[in-house]
Amino acid sequence: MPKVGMQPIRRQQLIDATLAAVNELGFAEASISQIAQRAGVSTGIISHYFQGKNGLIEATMRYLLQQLGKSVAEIKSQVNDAPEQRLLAIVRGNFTAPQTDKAAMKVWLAFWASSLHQPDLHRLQQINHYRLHSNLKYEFMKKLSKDQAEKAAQGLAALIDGFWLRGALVSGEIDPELPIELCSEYIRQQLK
Amino acid sequence: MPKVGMQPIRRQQLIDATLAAVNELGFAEASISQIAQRAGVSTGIISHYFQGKNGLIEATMRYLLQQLGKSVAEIKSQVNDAPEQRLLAIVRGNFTAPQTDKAAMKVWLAFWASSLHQPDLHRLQQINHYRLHSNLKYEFMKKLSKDQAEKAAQGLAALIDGFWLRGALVSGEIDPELPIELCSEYIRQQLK
Amino acid sequence: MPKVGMQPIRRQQLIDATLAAVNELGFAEASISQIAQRAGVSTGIISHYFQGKNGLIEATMRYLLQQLGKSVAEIKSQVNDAPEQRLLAIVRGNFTAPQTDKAAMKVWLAFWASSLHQPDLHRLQQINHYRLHSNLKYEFMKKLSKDQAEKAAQGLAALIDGFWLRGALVSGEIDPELPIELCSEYIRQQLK
Amino acid sequence: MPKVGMQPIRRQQLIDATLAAVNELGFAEASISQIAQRAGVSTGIISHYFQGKNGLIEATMRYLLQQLGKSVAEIKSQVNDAPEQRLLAIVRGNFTAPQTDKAAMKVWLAFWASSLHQPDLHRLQQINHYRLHSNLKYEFMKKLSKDQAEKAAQGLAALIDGFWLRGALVSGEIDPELPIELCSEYIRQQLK
DNA sequence: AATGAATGAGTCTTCATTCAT
DNA sequence: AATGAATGAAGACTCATTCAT
Repeated sequence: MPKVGMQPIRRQQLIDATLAAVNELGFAEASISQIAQRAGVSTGIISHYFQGKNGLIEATMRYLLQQLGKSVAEIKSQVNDAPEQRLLAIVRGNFTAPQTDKAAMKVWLAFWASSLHQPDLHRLQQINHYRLHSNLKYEFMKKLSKDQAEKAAQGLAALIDGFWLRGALVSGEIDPELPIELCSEYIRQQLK
Repeated sequence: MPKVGMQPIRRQQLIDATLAAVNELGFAEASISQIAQRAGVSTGIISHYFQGKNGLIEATMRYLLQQLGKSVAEIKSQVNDAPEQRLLAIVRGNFTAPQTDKAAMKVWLAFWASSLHQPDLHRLQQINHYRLHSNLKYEFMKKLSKDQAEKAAQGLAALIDGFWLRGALVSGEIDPELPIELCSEYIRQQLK
Repeated sequence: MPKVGMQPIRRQQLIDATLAAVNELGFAEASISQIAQRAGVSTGIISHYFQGKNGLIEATMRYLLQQLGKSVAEIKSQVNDAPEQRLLAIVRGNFTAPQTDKAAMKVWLAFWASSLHQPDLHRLQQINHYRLHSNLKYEFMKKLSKDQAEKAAQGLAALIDGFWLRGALVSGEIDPELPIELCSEYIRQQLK
Repeated sequence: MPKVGMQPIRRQQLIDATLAAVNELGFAEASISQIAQRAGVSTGIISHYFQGKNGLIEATMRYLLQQLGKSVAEIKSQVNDAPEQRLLAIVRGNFTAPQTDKAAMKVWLAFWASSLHQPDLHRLQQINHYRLHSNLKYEFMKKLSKDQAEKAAQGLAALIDGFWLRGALVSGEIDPELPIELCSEYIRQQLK
């Protein structure tokens, strides 16, 4: 077993274990010993790599944000410049695996809730919040007035987050088709 | 000091204290000693009235649900039978104080997140979830086909919850006007 | 077993246990579980009464200071107003049980050392330090000039603390007679 | 990077780092990672050179003892055989830099306290204790009876250690002049 | 020679719960 | 009805040590 250069490996290993633990046990029960156990390492290693639990939690949320950003970017890269296409790409990016995994949704919800009382997480969450809004607004402004675009962006962002939230709270797995269809319809209505 | 009939008073006192504690400290930090302190009573009393912390939490969530139900019912009672009016009333009920208090939103979000891993809370949350959906669907079905009504209800429910979620996560206070306006527009579009 | 009014009893019980643990194990090894074990209570009770280990440590040092103050005051009350008598009383107070217990000396030394890096303890220790000096100086000034009294007080204070220190560091029990005799001689020399 | 002959360099480097860490953080907080950090090496190296933390601590105390021995020997070598001169030289040696550095005093005090519960350190400390006493007694015996010399040595040793202790505990820097003056006076009184 | 990855025991603290009064 | 004393498990974190490289 290698003894040097383990940092990136272990960090990802621990982030994955954190996601697994939060998904299985919930945020409150995701103790460092549960996380360490899932990663197959000792508890001490968490402080070694993340300077404590908070560091790991923050790194995990940052990872989720990156994944979401990648999902959206990837789908956007496959469409042309038409606003409708690009808006739909953003929607699809938000409703594509791994974003629609029950696990990921539960973790997101847990993070959102705990971000209300943890400045570090709150900052990260705000970035995500505004990124979605400004991305949508940017596209809407290609066809709508600033005022209309602002409203359309707010509405679509709410629709996306609302489907997400209801998806997270509901029991079974998520079918991303209905949200995408309804968002698509919303976009068409707004651009009309 | 009264020795009888304290039950309803103490229970409400403790529920209010729970809401205050969750709002100020977050769900994770709302310990029973913090709650008891805010209620001005001893910790032991909580078990006496609620058989433990879980009982208190569940009672608090139940109370929030009742409040929301009341809000909606009250506004609905003021409008005529026109579906558009009644749908808008439901929306308004969801965006009326105390539902749009920052405090209430934070507490709701905390409950939602923790409901994912606590069967008792989950059951309560599901009731709320489906109540909104079926109320909306019921109204939409007066004018739309079952299939269309289902979709419209899903969309409007997502829009409502999405505005709520984004309102809870954002820093400042909430202006309920924009959500109501956009929901109203959405309703008109669907009923057209 | 009584369930109310335990505070003073438990506090003293825990202070005694702290002294015992520091004496037997040393400051570094005197963990709260060791202390709780010696007091025959659970660890949680320490936070209940002292808000954490630091609170207990500080209370224990405060107790030692009170005991020392009492020892000195008691012996001083038995002598007349002659400076020589009163100075000797202060010396005797510093070398009377329980001050000369091996246990107490070890605890004192441990506190002194740790006070160098703990503001709360440092403050307490400084009080003790200056109290001895000013008490001695006050008596010397009845017969000596201010300048001479200052030096005499410094010398006698050093002699007292030096005997204490060497007593603490040496293996066997302490015979308080020699320190008292040599301090007594020192006092006579200074007052001559 | 040299691969041989590093032992004496590294050892001294680590001892210096230990003194720095104990001075800055206190004995309790002087962890090996703090020490290693100050020495600019990895933690593993400590075990390599000193077989564990205890070995490093002991070596550090041994180093301090050597320094003290050197200080005294050097000053003694500059005076003639007159007991008064030689006693004063011992006193001066004890109150010469680096012995009166605030840092050194804090480290000494920390070592003394921890020596009470660590046999290895205790042994070293005892050597120091008796060395001072016997050195003093040896000189006093040139002019006094064995009994008188014993007492004089005990008193002077206490005076020296007492000034040291009070110097260590007091806030500001130490002025070695007053201790030396008062010790000098004490010597004269005893030899009279 | 030197690193730093990894361990796991140990520390303090917090907390929900129980119970005698 | 109400208190608050007491428990003990569980939490995060620190640390000296070991070891593969």
